[in-house]
Amino acid sequence: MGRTSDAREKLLAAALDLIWTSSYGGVSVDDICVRAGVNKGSFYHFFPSKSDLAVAAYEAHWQEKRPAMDAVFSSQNPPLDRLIDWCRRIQEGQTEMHAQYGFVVGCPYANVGSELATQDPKIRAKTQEMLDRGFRYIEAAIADAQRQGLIDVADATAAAKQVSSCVLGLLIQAKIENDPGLLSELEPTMMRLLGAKMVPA
Amino acid sequence: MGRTSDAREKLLAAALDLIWTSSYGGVSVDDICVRAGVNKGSFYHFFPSKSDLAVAAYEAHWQEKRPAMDAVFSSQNPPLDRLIDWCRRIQEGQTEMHAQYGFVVGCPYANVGSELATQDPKIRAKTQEMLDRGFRYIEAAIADAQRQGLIDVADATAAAKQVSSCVLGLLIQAKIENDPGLLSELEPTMMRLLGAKMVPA
DNA sequence: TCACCAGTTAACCGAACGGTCAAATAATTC
DNA sequence: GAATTATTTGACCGTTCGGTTAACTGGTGA
Repeated sequence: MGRTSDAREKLLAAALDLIWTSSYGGVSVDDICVRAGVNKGSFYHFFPSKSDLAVAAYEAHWQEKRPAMDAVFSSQNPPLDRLIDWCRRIQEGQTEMHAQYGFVVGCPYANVGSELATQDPKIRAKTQEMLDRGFRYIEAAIADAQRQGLIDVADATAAAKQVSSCVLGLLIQAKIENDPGLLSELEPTMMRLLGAKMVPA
Repeated sequence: MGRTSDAREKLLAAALDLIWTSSYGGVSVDDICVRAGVNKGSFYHFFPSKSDLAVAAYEAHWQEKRPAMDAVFSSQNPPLDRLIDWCRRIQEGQTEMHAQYGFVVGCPYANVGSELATQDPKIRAKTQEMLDRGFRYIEAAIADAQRQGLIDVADATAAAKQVSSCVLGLLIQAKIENDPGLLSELEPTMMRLLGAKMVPA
């Protein structure tokens, strides 16, 4: 039935890349098309609107990152190791992008979510959903750590909420100061919030 | 020397209001002019560009809020009371704006900072400066609390950095979920980070 | 082989964008 | 009251915005 194309995938990748390193409002449909090497007509063949593309791009990004997240947060791994490993990966990823683009780019979901939360209900809801997916990993890890007596928290869900907010906050701070070094505070902040029992180095 | 005018102040107020409840990219110079009841020619009589207006608007907002911050963080007040009072005010302010606009609007500085950090160096630097001003209040309060043995932290500056990041993170989270109720976690998160000694209710 | 149809192309749309300008106006100073 | 000058006015500029359209192309399935 008709011809096939990878234009859709190229548009998703271009959109993620450009919006992540700039902002939703700072990137035009034309910019995305040029980067993807696709005509605007094709853009609107695959996506009804710019915001629909953004939503699809974030969904695609998640699907790509999901296996790595599943591995990091595998229940085979000790719960605190999962969290520490995750912190390390965030720091490495941001440091790498900082080297590549000259900027700390922060969390792609939170970036657009914060920008458009009061303007585009669909994007706001999608952002919330994306962040919630990450939250569930954290929550499970913290609940496991709690069960194993590794940390000192009363309510695992509440603690997970605090932890995820702090990670978001540190990413924003690092972006605004454009300093990936701030992200070395990720792990200590998290451990402090969890009242983690100290492990001798 | 020529006539006087309050157009500048009206533009500053309109810009703050519109950008805070929407976003920098989501508000046009025309929008701001209409809200302020000022012609576009007058806009460019007072400000060389849209981004210069934004910077001036945030500076004006700070100057307006500064007396209240000085009062809250007065060294006459017990250090932890300062922080707790501040949390309460943030929560109240966001709840009020949520009732008025239908949205959790978050921190005005962090909002634009996060949106434009990778695009506009002047705004990025200004945002960093604004957040640093708030940081100094927190840092002083935490240092005082530490001296008085009210909390359990090794490095007051590092702890202040963690606290300010977490506040930022909770505000973003509340904005994305559009739920001011999340901000009730402000105080407990902060106290936990500081290892505050429990005070019997 | 050929009909079908997903995908491509590039010109085009009206609206909105940030910003400019020269002339008109009114408040202040002397 | 005249000279000065900060402010106001609203038309105007070229560009870019998100999105549309209709004709065209070529791979696929029958």
